[in-house]
Amino acid sequence: MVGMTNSTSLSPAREDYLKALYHLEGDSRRVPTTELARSLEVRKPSITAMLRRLHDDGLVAWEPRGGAQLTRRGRAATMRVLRRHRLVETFLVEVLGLDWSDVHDEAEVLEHHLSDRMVEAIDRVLGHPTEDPHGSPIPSTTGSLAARDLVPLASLGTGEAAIVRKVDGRYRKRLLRWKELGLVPGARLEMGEKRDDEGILHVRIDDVDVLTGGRGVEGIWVERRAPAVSELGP
Amino acid sequence: MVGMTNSTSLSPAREDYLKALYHLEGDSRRVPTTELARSLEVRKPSITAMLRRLHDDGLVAWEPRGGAQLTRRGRAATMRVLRRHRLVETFLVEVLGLDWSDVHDEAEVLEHHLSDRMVEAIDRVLGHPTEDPHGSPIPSTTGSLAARDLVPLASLGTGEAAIVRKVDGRYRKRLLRWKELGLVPGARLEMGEKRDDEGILHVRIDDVDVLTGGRGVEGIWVERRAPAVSELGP
DNA sequence: ACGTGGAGTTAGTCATACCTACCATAGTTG
DNA sequence: CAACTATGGTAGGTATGACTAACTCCACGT
Repeated sequence: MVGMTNSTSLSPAREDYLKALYHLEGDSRRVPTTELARSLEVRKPSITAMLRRLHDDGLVAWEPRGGAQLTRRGRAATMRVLRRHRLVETFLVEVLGLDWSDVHDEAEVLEHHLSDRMVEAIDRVLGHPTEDPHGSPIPSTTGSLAARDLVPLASLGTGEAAIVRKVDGRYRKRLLRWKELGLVPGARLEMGEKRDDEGILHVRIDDVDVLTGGRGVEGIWVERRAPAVSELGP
Repeated sequence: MVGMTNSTSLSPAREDYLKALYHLEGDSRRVPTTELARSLEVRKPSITAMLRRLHDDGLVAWEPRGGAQLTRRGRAATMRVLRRHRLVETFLVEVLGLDWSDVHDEAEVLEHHLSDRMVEAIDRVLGHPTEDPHGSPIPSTTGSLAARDLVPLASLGTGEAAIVRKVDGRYRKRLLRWKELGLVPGARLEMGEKRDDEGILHVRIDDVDVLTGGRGVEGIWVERRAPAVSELGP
């Protein structure tokens, strides 16, 4: 029983599969085995085996060669993991003073080993936050998630203004660069010149012009807003 | 790699065996298989198998039928676990506001899953404490442990005065009762009348006389001190 | 219609950490 | 001294969750 962890007690491996599925299925598509294998860095037969187990548990809809999708129960279980993960990240930054760009890996481990009692204590100490340090919404105890209307930064047209709402926490190096550039949740920016053919774009943050390859901002999600006043001149 | 945890990365099971061995061997004796089995609530063949693995790892001195004992390296590894455990307990009480009597089980899980970076962050936030909430000393980063001269409460003679220094955190119910009685680390007390034949003893705490069976104070460790002044009258 | 390549599965291993059933050694006692 | 008992081991089995090797399925191109 070494792996025993939280109330409903799925193994860490099972929880990781559910999370991967959640992130990959996006707006309700069936996720192919190979994609899960790539995302989890595990060989394909391992995926097949685990999907069968999760199917038997009633957490995932799956048939041989048919792809996989979370069931209602699977989605609920995923929300519990996500809540733990995001509360832990917030906690590590706010209370333990760890760096924004460091906390993802820690949370990746801890999310599987916190009791409900601890999670709620953390939530209480933090004052029931609604977003984690990367800007992702924290699911409620009931598993509901605040819906938002986010688009990838690179999809903005020249002159469009937006607020950074979420950055992908998975890649430490990128996080560090973004942080230097001021590309953090809450930052206001405006898209400058785009050269789609070359994959190069200019972004204005706090009146500083930043040049970057489109690849370099993959994982930054923004919310569109009315363009800056200066752009509306006579 | 699901079980991957902290820097040196022993599995949770291995760390639990080391801890049990540490607690049982006391002042350097060889611990029999059966005792470990009882303490870990695991069958004897599992103990034999694990001792062999730990022996192969160079953490435990063991030969068939010879009992087991931590090596120097095993002891060092144990100190790292103990440090994590006790810092976590302190943290749960001081920062998360969990109850004194609740934290042991949480810490039992978390001690296996905290990175060095997190442990040191916790240590920093707590201001480098030297004792956990149950009064046990917290090993330093180098693995050294403050030595103290503790005796079981029940070993005091009538009239002897002492300070509670440590309570065994493993049994929630006892902890709760001790807490009610004021038998917490730091409490000053004096042994009253003892009836060893009946296993009954009286303890005076804050001038209140508490009657208890000797069994009921197993796990309370005290430091002897000069008897109270009132006892030295003309 | 047919062959090929990639996606997905089956089959069989391995490591960890547990278990039960049974065997061996040794120490105490009639 | 033989028998009984406690202690400690061996053998063999289970569950997870990963792996490689090898097969099947099917869509697509010719």
